[in-house]
Amino acid sequence: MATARQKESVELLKAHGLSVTGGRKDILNLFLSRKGALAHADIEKKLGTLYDRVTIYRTLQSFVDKGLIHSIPTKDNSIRYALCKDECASGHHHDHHIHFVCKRCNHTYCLDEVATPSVKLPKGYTVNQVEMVVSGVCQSCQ
Amino acid sequence: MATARQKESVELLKAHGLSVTGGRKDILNLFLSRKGALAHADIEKKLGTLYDRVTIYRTLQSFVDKGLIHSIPTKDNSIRYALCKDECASGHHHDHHIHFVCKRCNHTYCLDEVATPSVKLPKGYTVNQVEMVVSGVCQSCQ
DNA sequence: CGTTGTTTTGCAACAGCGTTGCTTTTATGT
DNA sequence: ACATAAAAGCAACGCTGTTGCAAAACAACG
Ligand SMILES: [Mn+2]
Ligand SMILES: [Mn+2]
Ligand SMILES: [Zn+2]
Ligand SMILES: [Zn+2]
Repeated sequence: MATARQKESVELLKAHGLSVTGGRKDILNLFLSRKGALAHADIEKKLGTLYDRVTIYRTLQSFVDKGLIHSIPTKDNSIRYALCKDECASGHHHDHHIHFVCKRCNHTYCLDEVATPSVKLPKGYTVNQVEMVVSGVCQSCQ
Repeated sequence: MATARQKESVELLKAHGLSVTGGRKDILNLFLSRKGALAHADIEKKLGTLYDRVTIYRTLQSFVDKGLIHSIPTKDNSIRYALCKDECASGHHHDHHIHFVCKRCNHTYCLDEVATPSVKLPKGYTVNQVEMVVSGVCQSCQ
C-alpha cells in the first residue's frame, strides 16, 4: 500500500513537472490518503516538525501552480486545498465541481459528481470562473 | 444628501438593535454610499485614523450579528462585507443572491437580482447554506 | 437637563498566517 | 561523479484578527 502510493506520488509529481523531494512526496501522500480537503495547519499538524512551515507553504503554492491541487473559498478566511482530478495542468484548472463544508466536523469535501450549475448574469458581465460552496451536515455526521 | 443618509444610518442602526455611535454611523455610511463590498482594510483606509482598528473589527462583527451586513467568501483569503437587503435580522441571514468578483478592478458586487440556483446533492448531505461566487470582468471594466 | 448603569471605544499586547531574502542542502541531467 | 539548477531551512518581517482592561460615550430615566 504505502509503496504503491509512494509510487503514485512520484509519478504524479513528475507528470506535473515537479522535481521529487521528500516534502513533496509526503504532502502529496496526505492528499492521496484522505478524502477531504486540507489546510496548511492540518498538514503542519500531521507532519509534525518534519518540514519547515515555509516549505509547506511553498509546496502548496507549487502544487496549485502546476495543477495538482486547487484551493477552496470559505467564509472563515482559511484556505483549504484538495486534489485536482486529472484534467488540471499548469496554468489551467478545470475544477467544475461544488464543495461541501460540514458544520459539525468542519471537513471540506469535493463533490466531484455534482457540477457547478451554469448561471445567467446580467448583460455586461464576463464570467471566468464559478465557485459554489455548500455548507451543512455531511454523511458521516448525520 | 449627507444629512439624509446620516438619518438613514441612524434608523438602520436602531432598527437592528444597535446603539448609535460615531463609528457605527460612519462605517454604515460607507456601505450605504457604495455599490460594492468592503473589506476591513478598505474601511480603515477610507476613515483614516478616525477609529481604532479594533473598533472597526468589532463594528463589522456586530453588523454581521445583527443582520446589517453579510460576509462574502473569496479565494484570496480576504473577508469582504456587503449590506443586506431588508429581510435579514439578528441571527438569521437570507442572502440568497450570488456574488461577483472582478479580476480587473478587484471589486466585489452583490448581484441581488440573480438568485443562487438550487442544487441537488447526493444522499446523506443536509444543505444549510449555498454560496456562489462568480469571477470575471465587471460591467465597468469591459 | 444631570445622574446612573450599561455599552462601546481605545490602547496594549499577543497569536497566527503568510511572505521574503539569503544561505545551505538536495535533486537532476550529463 | 560533477556541475547546475532547484528546493529547503532559517530568520526576520508585516498583516490580520483577538483579548483584557481602563477610559469614554451612550441610553434611559427621573
Ligand atoms: Mn474540489
Ligand atoms: Mn451579497
Ligand atoms: Zn461532517
Ligand atoms: Zn471591474
